Amino acid sequence: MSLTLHNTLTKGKQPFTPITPGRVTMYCCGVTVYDDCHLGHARSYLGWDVLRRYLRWRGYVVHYVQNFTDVDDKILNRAKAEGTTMAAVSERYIERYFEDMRRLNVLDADEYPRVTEHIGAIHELIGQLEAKGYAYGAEGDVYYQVGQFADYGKLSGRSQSTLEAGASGRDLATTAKADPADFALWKGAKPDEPAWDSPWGPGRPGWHIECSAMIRARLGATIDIHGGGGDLVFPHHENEIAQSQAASGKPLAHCWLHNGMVTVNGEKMSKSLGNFTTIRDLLDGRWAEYPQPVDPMAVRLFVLQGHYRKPLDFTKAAIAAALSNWQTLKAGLLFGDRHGANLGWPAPTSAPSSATRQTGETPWVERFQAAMDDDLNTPRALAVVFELAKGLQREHNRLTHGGDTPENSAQLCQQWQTLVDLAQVLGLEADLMAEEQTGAGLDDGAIADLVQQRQRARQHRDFATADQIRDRLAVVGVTVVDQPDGETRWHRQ
RNA sequence: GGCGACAUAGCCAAGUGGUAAGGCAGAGGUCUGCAAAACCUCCAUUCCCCGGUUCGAAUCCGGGUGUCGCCUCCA
Repeated sequence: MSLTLHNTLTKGKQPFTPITPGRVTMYCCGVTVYDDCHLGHARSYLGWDVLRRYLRWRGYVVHYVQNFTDVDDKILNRAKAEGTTMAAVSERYIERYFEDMRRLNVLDADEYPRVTEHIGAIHELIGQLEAKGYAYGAEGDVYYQVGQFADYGKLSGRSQSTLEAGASGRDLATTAKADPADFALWKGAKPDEPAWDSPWGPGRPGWHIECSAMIRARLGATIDIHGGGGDLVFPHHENEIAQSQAASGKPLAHCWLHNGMVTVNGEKMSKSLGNFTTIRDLLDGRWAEYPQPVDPMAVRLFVLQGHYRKPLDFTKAAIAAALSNWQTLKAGLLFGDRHGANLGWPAPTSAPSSATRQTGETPWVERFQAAMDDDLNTPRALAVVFELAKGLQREHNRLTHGGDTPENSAQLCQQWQTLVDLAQVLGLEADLMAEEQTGAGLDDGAIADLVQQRQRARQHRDFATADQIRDRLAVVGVTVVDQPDGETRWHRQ
């Protein structure tokens, strides 16, 4: 059994074999830091996070690099509008990127290189391309000569003749390019713009060269996995390949992974259309479609319920369903924390984030792994997770509502540990402490008092009062359950 | 116009030649003063349409239709 991944380069699934056995180098295109991250970013980085977690669980040592593009027209425009600097804008949105991703339980990458830290490396790369005849200067700009690179178009599946024919609609009069398909490696500085000195005069890097330069600087000429959104296949990744491979003579990445696009109510979500929703708006209840706070884990679950290469449609109904799904899964994940001690289970062995495999081979684990090995089929993997969670949820409910002690405690313990381990691979983790916050404002004694009062009312058949108390408790997240024997149990939601 | 992806129950979704996983929602029942919760049971003779291959197809081939994406900044 081995991991297979869909490689955009070969347009099919292929077994994953790292260059160095046991080690994986992966790079994913990061954000341009001029605004808050949106649902598309969430989908994308959640996906790569799961890939990274899974590779670790599979026993690989993963070196994961994700860049921040901190030189760009959009950042510049924002800085101008705010009367501040590009660096200040970048810094702010980098910070907010981390806030958003950490809420979604996306693990930090190993390195976050920035364009501004790699100007030297970019110069070096452009210099090499120039020396090898792949680049030419024109009016202070430096362009990549696409016609010189025989493999151009291999990733995105387009021929050079197609590209030229498809250049219609673009205003070519203003560019100094020799060929419409050529693209900028270095852009000459315009007045009043930040610029770096270079052998070609002051200016700044073109859009694609940064990634080529940073990959080489941080990971080497050839990496195992390069990921990004499907919208980056062309031109961004095509151009990265052209730059890197022309310079090194080696393949840039063995496996190219691309995630599907996000839509909202069936419509494309994009910055240019202005219909995008930010991650924090969704989580904080500021999404018009679902104006209530959304548990980040439910978002994670929602994203993982679809395959990473397929389109993902955010709808009100889908988010609502994901929240219900998460309730079920959470009940399973917290089972051991809640009942383990009472059942005499050994101290919690739940694995911290990013840990490698905690459980042995079981049918559950085998099915989970088979699903994930098949191009990260998280929907299928989640079926296994839910089967485990459902069983535990059922036992939890029996314990909570009826006090029945499970007969198969040892087996249950194993199921719980397996569930926690597998869910962790998907980044799905529940926090008992956070759960117990529900009903804050009323301590156990106060709740017990109210339950007592309600019991007395019921005994006097004063159901109006009894129901009033029940409603009051429900508001603070406490559920009361009347037992057949007349006893009343309560628990926090 | 060029390139590509996808079409499975109310919704999300798995399935890649052997007779439709899983979740959500829903229905009925048990329990209950009642409601919520809980528990049990049920919930696609059928996989966009039309042909074809096959003993057998959601799964393969051909042709339609529809939706979406990329080709320009975008994860």
